[in-house]
Amino acid sequence: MASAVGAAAGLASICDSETDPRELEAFAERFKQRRIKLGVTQADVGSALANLKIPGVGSLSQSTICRFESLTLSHNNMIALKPILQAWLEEAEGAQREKMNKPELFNGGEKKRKRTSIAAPEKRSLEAYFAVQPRPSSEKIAAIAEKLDLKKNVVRVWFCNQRQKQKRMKFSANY
DNA sequence: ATGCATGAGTC
DNA sequence: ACTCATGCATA
Repeated sequence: MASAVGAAAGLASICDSETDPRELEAFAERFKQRRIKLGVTQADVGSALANLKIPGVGSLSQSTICRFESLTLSHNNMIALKPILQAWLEEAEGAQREKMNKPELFNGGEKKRKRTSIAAPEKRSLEAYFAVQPRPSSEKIAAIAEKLDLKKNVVRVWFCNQRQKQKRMKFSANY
């Protein structure tokens, strides 16, 4: 059997639509549309996932659902979450007349995490450093931290998050 | 919607 | 120490 056609003919089996960015984008858009039509919030979807009883699948946060819808997750992450959210969507649409209440239990006085806020000037400096060297050494990070008067760990995490952003399907740029 | 952070897994 | 998936807190 002469394999003259070679790889050119075998695209069907290798390029499955499940990993196609355009398919993911289309799904994310449909998902959001239908979710809204169901009158369900992103947070609701996240907690409702636990009710699906899919092995190894628990709840997710509003943040993650939001990021899925806006494609601000990595390609792999999108692919992993798609079947789960698709399952939820079908389940929810099937039981559209059903009403599920999820009363939350409250705890008094839990320790709140504080969110560091990096000021604009420092942020601009960090971006400048990042443009030159996205992966500074530990020492370089320490130097940058000292110059900008920030905690070394804050700077380290900032670089990690910055690299992670570059790997998202879509970057957050306003046009 | 997004910024800074955590924790598990990896190299 | 990094990547990756994920989330609390907040704009």
